[in-house]
Amino acid sequence: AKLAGYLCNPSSNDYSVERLCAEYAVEAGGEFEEEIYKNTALLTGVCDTLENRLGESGQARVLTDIELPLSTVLADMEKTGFLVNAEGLKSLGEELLERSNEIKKEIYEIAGTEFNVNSPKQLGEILFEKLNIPSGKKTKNGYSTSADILDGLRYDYPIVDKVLSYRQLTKLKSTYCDGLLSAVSEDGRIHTTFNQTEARTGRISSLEPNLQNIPVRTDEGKKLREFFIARDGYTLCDADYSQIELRVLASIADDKNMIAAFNSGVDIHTATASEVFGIPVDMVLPIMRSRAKAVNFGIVYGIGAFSLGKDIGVSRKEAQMYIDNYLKTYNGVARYMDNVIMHAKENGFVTTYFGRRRYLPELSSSNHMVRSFGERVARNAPIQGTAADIIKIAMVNVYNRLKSDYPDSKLILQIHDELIVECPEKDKDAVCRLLEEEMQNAADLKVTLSVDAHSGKNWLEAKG
DNA sequence: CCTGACTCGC
DNA sequence: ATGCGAGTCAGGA
Repeated sequence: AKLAGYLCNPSSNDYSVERLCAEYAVEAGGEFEEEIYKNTALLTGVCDTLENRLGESGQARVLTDIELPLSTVLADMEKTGFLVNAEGLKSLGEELLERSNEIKKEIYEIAGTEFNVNSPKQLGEILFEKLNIPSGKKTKNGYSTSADILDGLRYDYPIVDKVLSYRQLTKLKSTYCDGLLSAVSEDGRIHTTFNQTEARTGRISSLEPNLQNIPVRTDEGKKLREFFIARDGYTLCDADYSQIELRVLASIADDKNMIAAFNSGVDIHTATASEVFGIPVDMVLPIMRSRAKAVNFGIVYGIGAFSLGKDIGVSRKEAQMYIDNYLKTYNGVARYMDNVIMHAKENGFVTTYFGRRRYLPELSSSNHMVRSFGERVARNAPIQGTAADIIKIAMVNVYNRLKSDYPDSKLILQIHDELIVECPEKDKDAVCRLLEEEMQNAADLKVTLSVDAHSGKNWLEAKG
């Protein structure tokens, strides 16, 4: 009933039977001697109603073919858990604490006073008032001290550089070393909880602890992944989709140029730069690729010229030019973006390739900001949601094949476009091939899905 | 106990 | 004024 309620309205935050009965006007008729009989009648009634609603909205198979089988897979993944090297986490935590304390002292020296560096309020006063560092006043309570503001100042002001380092180290220590250590069970493994009814696009989320946001971007953060390991005699296989959201976009927008770009085998951001700037692939400079990449990401999120400009450090005008050229190059995408909003305004919802819905009451708001948000969501939700559907289908298929062919191998984690399996060492190559095959074949799109799989004794190594 | 600010992931 | 999440800390109710 909970999963059916989620599909009927993924924007709700309460799928209790009480709440579902109220929302779908289900009442239990007649007299009941005991509470449990009444509750059973209510549950039966609300299931019937939800099933009808799903049939009417074309989501019956999303429930029966995706979410219900997936719930078994997720339960198994939670129960299995991910083995960690707790000793390693502990000693890294101690090292980080020492280093952050050193940096904290240096910050106090430059500031000429001791204060709580973790307090944005106190930090803002020190940096922008006491030390007169130029600021952009931003938040409603005072100065913004966020990384994108401080980044521009770090080379001119050593204290700013130290604050950023301090933040990085304390984040790793408190959220990851301490946070993960406190979540290690008696079996030495971390058992996350997957929430299947939280994300409005159809993604799953991970909590207590969140294993979907373990650091990977910085060298400092990457070290943590060495502590996520396979048990003795076993190996980790890690497989991830390459550019799944852009491939989904190319396919559902039926954009001939973007499809051709993917089929050419050239890196998609380089191919995009080549198209947008009208130059051969081998003339694309790193800066061009990086801007094309930012536009590719921005398009998926429904970005505007203002934010894109800020993101890549160019004027709003120049950013608008990039977007215009992009939409001229990929005119199927431009057409799709217009159509999806038109459809959403007419019907009040958008759908994924597999029929998952998201309702968008924001589109009829009189508030321009709310309405614009609704339009960005209308552009993004079918893309993000279709990618979520695809990996869910892959997970069910991988699970079933592992169960029958490699029963000692277990799916242990999903991170939106990535799956991790713990398998006997001898099976690692076969399991990598199995992952690639099932992930690639989870959906038949107009662009082939590309998957890379690697294996290793720890997560960092298995990333390849 | 809640909200805002911040930072981590895709 | 770029989509979807979660955890930690500060600060105030």
